Amino acid sequence: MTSTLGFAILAVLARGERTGYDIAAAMRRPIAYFWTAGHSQIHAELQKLLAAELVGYEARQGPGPQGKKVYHVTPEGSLALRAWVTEPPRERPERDELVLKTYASWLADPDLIRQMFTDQLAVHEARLAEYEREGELIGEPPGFGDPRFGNYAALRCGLGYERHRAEWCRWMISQLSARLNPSWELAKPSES
Amino acid sequence: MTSTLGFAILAVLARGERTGYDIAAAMRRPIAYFWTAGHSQIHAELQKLLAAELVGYEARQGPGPQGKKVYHVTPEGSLALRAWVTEPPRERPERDELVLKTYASWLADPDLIRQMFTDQLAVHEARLAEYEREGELIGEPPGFGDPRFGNYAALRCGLGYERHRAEWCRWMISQLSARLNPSWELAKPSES
DNA sequence: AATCTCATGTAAGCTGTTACATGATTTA
DNA sequence: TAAATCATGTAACAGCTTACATGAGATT
Repeated sequence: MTSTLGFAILAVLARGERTGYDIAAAMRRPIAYFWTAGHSQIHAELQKLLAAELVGYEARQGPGPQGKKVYHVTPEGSLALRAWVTEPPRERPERDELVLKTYASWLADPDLIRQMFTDQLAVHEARLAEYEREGELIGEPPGFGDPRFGNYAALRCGLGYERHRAEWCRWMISQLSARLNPSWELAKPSES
Repeated sequence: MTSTLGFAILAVLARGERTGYDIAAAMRRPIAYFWTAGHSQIHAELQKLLAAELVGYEARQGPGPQGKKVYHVTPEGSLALRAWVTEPPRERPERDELVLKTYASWLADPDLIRQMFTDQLAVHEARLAEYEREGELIGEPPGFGDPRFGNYAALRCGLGYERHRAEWCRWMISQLSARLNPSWELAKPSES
């Protein structure tokens, strides 16, 4: 009934009360490395969660025309979240534009494709470095019951994903270089 | 202007003329491992591509109330596709329900989570085995200009992705087992 | 005769993005 | 006093899913 976004919000609120603005700020860059949402989406969803009584709020004075609302998870919300967590994830179809481009890459200029993958590799290497820094901040694996276990486990997935991506980019670049410069192989006398 | 789906369709048609039904059949299970679409979406998009003169069709007699339409890429369509391929991919935000669940997993019963990851691991291992079989069918790397290069490169991405996923699942399961059974470590006298 | 596959389309609804709209509080 | 940040919402649109609708040809 409640959408995945609703549970994403509950997952954030389960770590402590927040305003809609706070949640939106957290989800602007992906929460758990793999979920984003805009503020307009979040305010709308909070109203649905409120109607379903999975969250409540306390009005406080603050900036803005309407003051601010500090949201928290209700006992029902906590139950719903707990139940959702262990339900098998409904798989939403993967859609990846870069792989689609790759599928059609045989039509295009290999030089331009190599450039595209070089750029892409830089993105993944930068993210990888960032994730590794975040990993060092967490330090040793937190235990269950500790919210930071969630962060840590999600980070692990992010690290693996970026490594896989970077590796694929490097493979593509090597393929493209090898084909573009067949002389490269001959210029190196060390290879069999 | 044309949507990504439009280019996905062009990428399929670039390999040979197809009916809308054929394209839908191909995209029901992900094309290039990372793009899906339903038939209703495809018929609608084909009409847009037709209006933009990126594809054309030949009406032929066949089953169904309206006969069948065999689509092909026009020269303009081919140019548009070629140009799109090397444009930097606009990154659509990653959304992954399993990682989101993981982020909230500290709230739930570790036993149930371990089960969820065991199931998930089986899915990835099955896909991995399937992809490996497909890789053997392709044989040695096709060269540029060969449409099969696209398939091969996309398959490489799929393989890497499934391996990364399977590895992460295994890591999660090991984390959960270690925490659930602290006696496990003590029962094995070989470890330091 | 019934069922499956081939074949094309429309409509309703949900999710997500972008733009519009307002205004108080804090900082430079 | 000007700008950035905090704060909440609405509206229009694009993309995708699900259900509805029809019917010919091939197979069982």
